[in-house]
Amino acid sequence: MQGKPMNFNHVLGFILYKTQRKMQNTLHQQLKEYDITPEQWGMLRCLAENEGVAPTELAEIILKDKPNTTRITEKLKKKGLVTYQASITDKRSYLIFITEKGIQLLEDVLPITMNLNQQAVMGIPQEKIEELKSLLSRIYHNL
Amino acid sequence: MQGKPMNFNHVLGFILYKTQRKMQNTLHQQLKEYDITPEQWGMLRCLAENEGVAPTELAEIILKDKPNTTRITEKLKKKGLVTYQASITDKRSYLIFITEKGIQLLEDVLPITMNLNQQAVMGIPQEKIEELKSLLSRIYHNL
DNA sequence: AAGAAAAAGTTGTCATGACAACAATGTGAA
DNA sequence: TTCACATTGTTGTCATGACAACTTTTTCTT
Repeated sequence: MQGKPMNFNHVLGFILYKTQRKMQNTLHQQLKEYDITPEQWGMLRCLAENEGVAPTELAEIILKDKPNTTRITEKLKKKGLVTYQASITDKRSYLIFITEKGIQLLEDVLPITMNLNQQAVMGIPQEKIEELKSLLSRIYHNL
Repeated sequence: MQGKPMNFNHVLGFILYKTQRKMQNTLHQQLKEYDITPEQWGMLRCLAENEGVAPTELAEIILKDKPNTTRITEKLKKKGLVTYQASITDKRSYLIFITEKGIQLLEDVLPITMNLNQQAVMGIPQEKIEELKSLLSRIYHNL
């Protein structure tokens, strides 16, 4: 027995897709004036929370692959938001640090990201939001 | 008053991002043997539900912009999964139809997509899934 | 009817994601 | 110690997404 496929608009994957993209796109537009993309901002946030990580470690934290991690941190370095420091224990590697300028940018941008989050969950009770996060994480781990 | 930013792992946007990507990536791998990407598959599904739509209309349905819609349908056309038909009323436009081959592909792939969905929501009661979809849609419309 | 404005599709650019392949370096087993 | 193997980071390719600019055609205004 093979169930009839439901209308594509009601497929979980599509709802997930469109919501994620809308959220990222909204952030993208609001971050434009700071010359930073949502991905770069996320990377920077991770680097604020994890000082002096190596690319591989950073990639695991932010769930991007290594090539993309390298490319994004490279852009951050060009913008002076992070600096590299050679690793003492491994000649192949290096450590990435957020700079003062990077920290300042995160502070400047904080209201935007907080407002976006508030707007996104407007009218949804806190416990529903927690449940939403929990369900999404459950799906993540199911796969 | 400015709240302290929570750990990035607990930011809704990041949870949404990583779950969406995981789901799409899983589908991506399982569709490989059919030489089709998740986006192309989604497009094809839309075309199965909406016969003879123009690119602009299709773009609105699938929530992609027009350039991307054009490029993806172009790939589908090259693979013989859709055909174009000149529009009678508008010389600028054309209509897109799914072919027999396209319909067959969707049928072949149906078990994969259904299994993926089942696996994703494993252990989550149906009403929670509906609530999840509803909350995601709510966020979408909030933005 | 004529010109301006809007709409449809296309092309080009940059950023990201998935992925394969590669060079340089480290590690571990014999 | 030495050599196979693993690890680290990089480069290249293709698909997608956001976006701007452009051509052709249609529509609207006057």
